[in-house]
Amino acid sequence: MKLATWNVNSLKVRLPQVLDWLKLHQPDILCLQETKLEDANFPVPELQAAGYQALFSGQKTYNGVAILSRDAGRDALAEIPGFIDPQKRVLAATVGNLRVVCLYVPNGQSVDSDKYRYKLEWLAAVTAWLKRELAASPRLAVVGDFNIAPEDADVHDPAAWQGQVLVSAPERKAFQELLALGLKDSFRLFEQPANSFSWWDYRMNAFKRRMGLRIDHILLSDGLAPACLACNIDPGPRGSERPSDHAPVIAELD
DNA sequence: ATGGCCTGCAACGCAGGA
Repeated sequence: MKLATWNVNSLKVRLPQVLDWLKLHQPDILCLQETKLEDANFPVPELQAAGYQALFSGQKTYNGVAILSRDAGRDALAEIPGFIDPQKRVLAATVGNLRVVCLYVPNGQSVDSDKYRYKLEWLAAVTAWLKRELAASPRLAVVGDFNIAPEDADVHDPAAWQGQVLVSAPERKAFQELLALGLKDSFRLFEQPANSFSWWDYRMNAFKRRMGLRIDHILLSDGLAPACLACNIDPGPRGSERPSDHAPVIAELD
């Protein structure tokens, strides 16, 4: 089965691309971030016509997450338990025998900002929650836009990015603490080309110049990781007309 | 050369992204 994640930066703008991509890749599950849609405006009929059920948690203008799946998701949860947050950034659901958690981790803006402090608090709360999810669901996938490049290999110019938001030591530590719960970065289970990124700035022709970061991830529980046959980033949509600044990431599970 | 682009909202510029 195929499990994918994609920060679409507005599902309203990107719906035609998402429908094309679903048709081409036929994933069993596609998690979306930055849908930027209130739930009442979610394109349920269009996705249903394409053969996908949808669970979603959105708000006006910002954030918003969704889980599209061939088989209906159940036991949905759209909050980090005990963490009061008006921002719609998490959605968990069970699809078949898989527990899926879709995350849109806060960006953090800059390391000296309130948004950065919120990012670290948010990550701590997610980590505490996922520890319990893992205990309850050994077959767990945690996917989404993590807004963290875990290693220098995930950064086009590590020297220029040194200490900046998305690569700073506290963020990378938070990412490692997530892995320490018993999760694997599926992309790194396999040999990968150098300069594999999932996000490129809209400015400066960054995509064509291969100036990107790998910040979108598919983490698999230790119980699930052995079933992973492949993990790849699909840069195709990033090169199309009016692209999202993020590329989809796809894992193939046995 | 510290900007540059894109989206949504509501307005004719702003916040936010990363």
